[in-house]
Amino acid sequence: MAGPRNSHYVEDVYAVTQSIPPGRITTYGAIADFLTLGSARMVGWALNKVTPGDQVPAHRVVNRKGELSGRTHFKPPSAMQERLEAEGIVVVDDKVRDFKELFWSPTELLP
DNA sequence: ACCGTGACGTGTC
DNA sequence: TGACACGCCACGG
Repeated sequence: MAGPRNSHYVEDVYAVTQSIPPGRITTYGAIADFLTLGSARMVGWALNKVTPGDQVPAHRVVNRKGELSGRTHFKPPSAMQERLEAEGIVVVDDKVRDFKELFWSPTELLP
């Protein structure tokens, strides 16, 4: 089903990301599934365009293993880990500890 | 239009 | 586990 690709998917990715509670994290794939984008890469692509003024907590999005795969795109690169730690999340070797317990699913937005 | 490039993920070996 | 191939899809050259 599929419907044509939502032409506003970038805004949707921002909206979902802004819904992630502080101290929690989700994945590129979870957001892609929720928005039926068909490709998790599109989530990373969209988040790559985030600017500070957008107020989008992109640091709360990690890959399926809980790794900070997007860290190199922050300024400075250490900012992603620092922001997570500021929210109480422990990062070890570029990976979120207790990833499974801290995972937040966008489906929680549904009624 | 073709091709390479990714903040990705699943399946297989 | 871990490496790798492959599918995915928007974008730029």
